[in-house]
Amino acid sequence: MNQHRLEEGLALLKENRIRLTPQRLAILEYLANTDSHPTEDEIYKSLSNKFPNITNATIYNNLKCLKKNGIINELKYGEDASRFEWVTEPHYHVVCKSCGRMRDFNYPELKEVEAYVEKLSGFQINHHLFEVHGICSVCKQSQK
Amino acid sequence: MNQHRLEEGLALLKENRIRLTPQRLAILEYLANTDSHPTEDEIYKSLSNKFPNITNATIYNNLKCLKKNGIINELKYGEDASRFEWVTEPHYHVVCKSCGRMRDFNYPELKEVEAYVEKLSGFQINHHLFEVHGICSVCKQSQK
DNA sequence: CTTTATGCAAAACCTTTGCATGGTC
DNA sequence: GACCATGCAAAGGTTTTGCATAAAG
Repeated sequence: MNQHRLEEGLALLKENRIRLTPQRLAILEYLANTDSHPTEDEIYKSLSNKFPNITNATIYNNLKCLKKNGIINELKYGEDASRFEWVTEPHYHVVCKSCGRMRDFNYPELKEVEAYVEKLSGFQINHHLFEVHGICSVCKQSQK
Repeated sequence: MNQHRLEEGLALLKENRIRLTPQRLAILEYLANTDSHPTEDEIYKSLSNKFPNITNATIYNNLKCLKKNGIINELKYGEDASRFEWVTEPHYHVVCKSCGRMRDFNYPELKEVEAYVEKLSGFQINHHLFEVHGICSVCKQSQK
């Protein structure tokens, strides 16, 4: 139970006068306590027990809200649906192209490339993304 | 007119016994002669003059076919719709988060990160992606 | 009590698929 | 002539939106 994280998130919401509904809290708790980079649908399925009437729209609205308030990141870089993660220190992702699962990895931040590209292209750069694609050991196993 | 490219593509199709329809040729020509990383819809709109009855399905089918035969790459990493580019030497992309446009840039290939992550994660890595995000000069201008 | 969130339904958007017809080799 | 591609329509998956009701501060 990542209580510390959760409380930081709750504080951020309070600061920005975002109301705390039971559904929103449940989504926050779910995201604070996982490193699985869930999709909206995974969150939806997981909360359906506790909130039988919850809808995808509510989950989406909340994810958008949490993202806007700097609590979570949306990862659109994978294959189909967006995945979401708690905001932490900068890091990169390994993605399994078979099952879509993601895992974090750390590597010296490639900030120098941002500067290089900014000069080169005239773009105003504020972000970069490094992603490594392959097949995870589970999927590799089951392919045999 | 990038005749050289186009002929390579045509040769690849012939080699693999893929039929050359007028629509397919037009899509090939479009992609051989642009560096704009178009979406399916941009291609569709562009060909609608010449082929009034062409449908998105045809474009999609062809893009899938060209991708399968190693002639084009699909770039799914951006925001909404996939973008497509002619296959060339490895390179990276700068993406404008306002208009979605992409431009290529070159940088020493980060193959060593693949090896590092392979050891670290147990994934079998075969690809990586480096993308720099910002605002292009056109969008920066129009924001004022 | 004011304002925002929820749940529901509908729709938007991108992409895929089934099928009859037409075109390529 | 055999087989594949096209065009059309329909549907699938993800995400957004409008609106009445319910809940939060």
